Amino acid sequence: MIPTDTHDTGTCQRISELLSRIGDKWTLLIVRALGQGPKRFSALKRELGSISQKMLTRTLRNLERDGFVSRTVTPVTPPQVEYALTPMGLDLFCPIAALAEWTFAHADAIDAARHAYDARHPDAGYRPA
Amino acid sequence: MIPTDTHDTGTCQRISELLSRIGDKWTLLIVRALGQGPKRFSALKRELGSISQKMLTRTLRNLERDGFVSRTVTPVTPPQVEYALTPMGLDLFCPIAALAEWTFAHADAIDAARHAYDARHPDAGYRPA
DNA sequence: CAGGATCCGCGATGATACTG
DNA sequence: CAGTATCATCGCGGATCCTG
Repeated sequence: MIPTDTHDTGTCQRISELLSRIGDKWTLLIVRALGQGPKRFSALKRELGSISQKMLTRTLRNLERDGFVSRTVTPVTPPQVEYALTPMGLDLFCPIAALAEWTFAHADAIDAARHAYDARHPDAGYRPA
Repeated sequence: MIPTDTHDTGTCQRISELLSRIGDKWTLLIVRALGQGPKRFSALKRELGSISQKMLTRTLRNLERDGFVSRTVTPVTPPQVEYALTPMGLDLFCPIAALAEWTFAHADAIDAARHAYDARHPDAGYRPA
């Protein structure tokens, strides 16, 4: 049973909001890259490979706005911008790491559940109606 | 510093996938409702209020496929379908609860970071370019 | 180098109508 | 009651071109 009193609707939506941000296509990969230390824009882009410049910029902006990543501009030519995790950004990844471990530990069970479900519902290969 | 070796790109994407599911608009609210005990389709719909039938159905299907929720049909007229958390579904919400607590504890800091950012960037009220 | 501006496809979500 | 089917909308993410 899950304690409802500590999870009112408003709090729940707030958590959903954070999870949506963290769960988007690039955030985790970017944070993981920055977890190794501060990096410049093009270094991140190179490391992530397939990310578009737009999404890298947008994702970094969102992380910066929420206070998870810092952005340091050195005014020279050519420009130089370094991104780094803030203490809060680093701190967030304790609970995230716990979730990651859970995911890793249960990946097989989830796969099994999916295959079982798909076997029970042969009608038209899985499409999230 | 975040340990990179336990977070290769593939694992990271897998975690992102789970976070996306959990972080979508309705999943957490539905799971929270089911955390109080098994419930029928319309009971869930009534409790969530603003959700559409389509999204309730789809979200429940996804949760069922991943093995987090069970679906029990009693063949009578009118039909009767009960949804409940599986043991794995309940188990998942240990790490989720940890994340929830973190979010709750840092909500103010995040708000402050956002306001500070928006103040630093007055140009055209915030839009995630 | 580090973006900003623009156009586009697609999937998520929602609203409405219908059914066993 | 518990869905399915259809149509419309909206934002994500990608691709491309341009600039200080």
